Amino acid sequence: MSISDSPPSTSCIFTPQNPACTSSVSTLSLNSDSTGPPLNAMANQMPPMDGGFYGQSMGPQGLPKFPDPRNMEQMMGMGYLPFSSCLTSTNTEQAGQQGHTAQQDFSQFLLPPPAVTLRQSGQKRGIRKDSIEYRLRRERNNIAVRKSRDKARRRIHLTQQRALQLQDENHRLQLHIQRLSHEVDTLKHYLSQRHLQVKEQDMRGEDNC
Amino acid sequence: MSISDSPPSTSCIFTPQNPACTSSVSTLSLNSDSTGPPLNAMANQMPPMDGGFYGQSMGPQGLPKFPDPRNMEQMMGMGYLPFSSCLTSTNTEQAGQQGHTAQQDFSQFLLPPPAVTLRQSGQKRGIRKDSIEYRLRRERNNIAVRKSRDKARRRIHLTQQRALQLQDENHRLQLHIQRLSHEVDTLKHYLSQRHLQVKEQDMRGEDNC
DNA sequence: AACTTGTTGCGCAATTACATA
DNA sequence: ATATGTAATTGCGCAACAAGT
Repeated sequence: MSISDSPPSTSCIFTPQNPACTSSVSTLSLNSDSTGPPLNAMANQMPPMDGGFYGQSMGPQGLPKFPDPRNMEQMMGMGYLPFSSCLTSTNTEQAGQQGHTAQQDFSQFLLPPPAVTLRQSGQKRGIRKDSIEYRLRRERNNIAVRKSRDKARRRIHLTQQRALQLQDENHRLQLHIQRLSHEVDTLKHYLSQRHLQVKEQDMRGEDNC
Repeated sequence: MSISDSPPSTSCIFTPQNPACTSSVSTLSLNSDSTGPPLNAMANQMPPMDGGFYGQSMGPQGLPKFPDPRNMEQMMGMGYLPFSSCLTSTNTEQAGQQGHTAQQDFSQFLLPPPAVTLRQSGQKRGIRKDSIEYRLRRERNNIAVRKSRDKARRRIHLTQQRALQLQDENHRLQLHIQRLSHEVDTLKHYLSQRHLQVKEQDMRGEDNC
């Protein structure tokens, strides 16, 4: 279902603080539009289990929930960027990896990097990456993530089991049906026999009397 | 149309080398106990869908394949470090994020960091993180990862669908069974009636003659 | 509104599965 | 049978969001 997301993203991984991020290879973004996803509609048909694009990644997330339809873009001929330039992260800490920034910021082209500004936007009430507060948050999130993934794994496993069970059950039911059908046939047969018997007897009775 | 884009992305690809990994905030692990929960054993019975530990992470990976037993270490009383310190990565580049060190490396405590040594182990034939070679590898792997995850998602989705289908089918089969059972009962009833009729006739016949 | 937890895509790195020299 | 390289998997942490309080 969904389609989703798309864009590339990329991040500047290691780039922590080296101011020179500029070096990055630039963006390469192919997608021009920035409007949100109209999202698709089809959720069902999925490519033959192994599409073939995977050109590049896409944006942060943004998908509904389960379905995860990504790829749309590619299907639609959207490009993808390998990885874009850095820039986005604040300079004080090293953004762990990339910084899926919100949407396609052209800031790098439009604005001079007013450190302060960046700081602010990336900050949101004093959340420096080097603060204990930050570490606590991260650690809590990491735990949440592990928990969530475990849950997902269990769910998947459960679903698989259920499918197997159902398959089994199905088989049993089919056998049962077979048996019952057979029984019905047999009974019908007997019945017709009985019918004949009765008829014969009737005849004989008439004869006899 | 579409879909698209969004995110920002960013990335600095080659970001090279700033030496200062040390800055990382150290650990802060909150959990004092490090022993893991005795934890259950087995694969099947899974905790009520929401266990309750998730204390900390564990080593890198290393699990078989599907079952994904993780937690093993915890089960085995392995502690877990919140996130190790930088250390593991070679110093020239800064390991993007954490460094899931293999298993519990105490190296930081035991060995002085012989840069060279680290370099070697982490290197494996000249794979400096700042090399183009490295970036190419990473990029290829990133694509593979995306592909793999897509596949997984599709598989999951498929399994779910299958489960639903089977459930449906099951229902149908059950109804069919109900109908057949009813038919069998009916036929049996008729048959017994017929049986009685025949008997009565026999009696009557004897009477008459 | 502010904060916490839950989800999810992403990239990294360690492994594993395959393929090929 | 073996060394080597690439693709595929998988756990992990990060950041952006969505949900829930």
